Amino acid sequence: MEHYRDIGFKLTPQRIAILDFLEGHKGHPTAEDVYKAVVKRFPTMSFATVYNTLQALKERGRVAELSIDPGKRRFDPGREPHHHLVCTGCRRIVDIHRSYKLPVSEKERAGFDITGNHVEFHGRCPSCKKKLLSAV
Amino acid sequence: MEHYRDIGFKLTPQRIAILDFLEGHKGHPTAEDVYKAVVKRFPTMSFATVYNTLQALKERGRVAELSIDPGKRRFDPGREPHHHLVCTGCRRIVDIHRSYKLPVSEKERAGFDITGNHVEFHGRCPSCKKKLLSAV
DNA sequence: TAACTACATGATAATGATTACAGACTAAAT
DNA sequence: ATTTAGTCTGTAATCATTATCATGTAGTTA
Ligand SMILES: [Mn+2]
Ligand SMILES: [Mn+2]
Ligand SMILES: [Zn+2]
Ligand SMILES: [Zn+2]
Repeated sequence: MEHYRDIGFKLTPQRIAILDFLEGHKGHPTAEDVYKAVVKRFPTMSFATVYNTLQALKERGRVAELSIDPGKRRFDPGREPHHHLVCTGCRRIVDIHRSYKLPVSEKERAGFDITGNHVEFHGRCPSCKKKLLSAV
Repeated sequence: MEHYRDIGFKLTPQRIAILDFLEGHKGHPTAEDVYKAVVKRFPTMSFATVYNTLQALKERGRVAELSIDPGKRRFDPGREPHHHLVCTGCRRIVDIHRSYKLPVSEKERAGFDITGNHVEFHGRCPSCKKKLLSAV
């Protein structure tokens, strides 16, 4: 549990609380999600600390920032790179753990060095499919 | 030029100005980019109208909304679906016109119907590569 | 063409998310 | 004990976006 040593920043109670929340988290929480969860056990927790900590963790590669939800940021505690499937109806997000080797032609590459990729699949989740049907 | 008839909304001078701006646009403008460009020739243009028009165009499939830039929305006037290569240094965005058929296992699909995908490639653009080198 | 009406405009206010700030605090290090 | 570097919190400020509403007008219809 206390393998947080090697993150490379000071371990404060607030940060540990945030890390503990992220540790087992399967979803893609917003800063507010993190705050709401952590403030319960840590009533003095400030929003600023949540943002600061998420930023620090991002810089250290412990969380990834997703820009899937327009207008607010989501964070991904998943440690290995993966892709996402987003429901166009309800915006539910599902992980796709798989890696793709995607060729890009020299010309399209435009001189860039490509270091990785992230795929956002779009689709309809089962419950949104149902809603569509019953809406007829 | 005036093939805007079939968009399915009222053609006002403001909307025509916005459409004209988007027409030839190769990049991925924000609402502010659009506003700044259009207000020059149309000094009474309001930000609200830009947002409304972009929203209406999005609903009609005339522009796509990109969630590449966290914290602000970008719009893509490109008519055909395509992918993007983003510089991790300066956030420059380059189009990748190519389509990928990406398999997703039944299990990972989680009951979704998948309708499309969008790949975000990450890399370093030529000028950011130079900066890295000279920073040593 | 004139009148009508649903829809669009634009100035501004309100909201929501994020960032900036500054003083208080904490845990080493001297 | 004093210093120091880094962190925490509450709050203010900022930035992008959305909502409001009185006024204007495009497209339709008579
Ligand atoms: Mn994920
Ligand atoms: Mn594009
Ligand atoms: Zn759904
Ligand atoms: Zn660059």
